[in-house]
Amino acid sequence: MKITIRRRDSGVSLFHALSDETRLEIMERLKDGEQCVCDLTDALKTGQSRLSFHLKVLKDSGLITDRPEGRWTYYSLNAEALEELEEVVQSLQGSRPRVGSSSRCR
Amino acid sequence: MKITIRRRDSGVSLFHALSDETRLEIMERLKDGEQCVCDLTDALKTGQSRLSFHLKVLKDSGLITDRPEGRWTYYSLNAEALEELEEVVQSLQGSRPRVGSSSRCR
DNA sequence: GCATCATAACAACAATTCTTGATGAGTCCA
DNA sequence: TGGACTCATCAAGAATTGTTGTTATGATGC
Repeated sequence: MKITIRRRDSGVSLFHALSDETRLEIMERLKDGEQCVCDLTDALKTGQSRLSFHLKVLKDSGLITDRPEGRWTYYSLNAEALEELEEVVQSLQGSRPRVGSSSRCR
Repeated sequence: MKITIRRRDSGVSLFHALSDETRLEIMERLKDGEQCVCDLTDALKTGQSRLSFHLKVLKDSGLITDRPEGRWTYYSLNAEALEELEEVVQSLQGSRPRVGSSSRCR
């Protein structure tokens, strides 16, 4: 019995992690597969420490994972977190707005 | 031919709008249908000006729309923006990581 | 008109997040 | 062992975002 209780903060941390241009760009890059920091530094044309900061935010949110190997660290997307993200988004749409339920203010 | 060119900031503003507990709570409330500010103020037990601020962020992102009527303003979810959000999320998952494509750092 | 209510907008301050440069911990190889 | 390299972390300041109290606007009803 998996104890993977999905007790998140209902998605806030996922949304926050994606609420930045640079981080979204990183995600975009990782769609093509695992990348090491040096690749990303080149691709995004940005400072190493800045990139490292954003990678940490993404990693902390669970959206990406790292795999240190020798002196390199490879990052890749975490499918599980992306699924969770999709669930949250679907829960936002997946509802029939009760017609005529407009609360009446008097 | 619709000119609805979806030229957004690739989702950053959508994610940003949802990256806050209060705003996510607002979205949650609006799933049940249109609500006026007074309802939300009661429900979220928060100050009017704070709520107004967050409603504006959500509105600016396009996730919700407002409908002023008399002295009340009713807010509701914008299905179109939610769809767009889902598309962005799906584009993040919907990709087969090129196996063995791990860039090799030398 | 005048008082009252719902809400938006503003201003000042607080809190958080981002950037940049410096430092340090591991790794690799001669 | 020492130097070059990759990357994480930290500190300080800049920038952005959120909060709170106050004021402005427009609707309602006497």
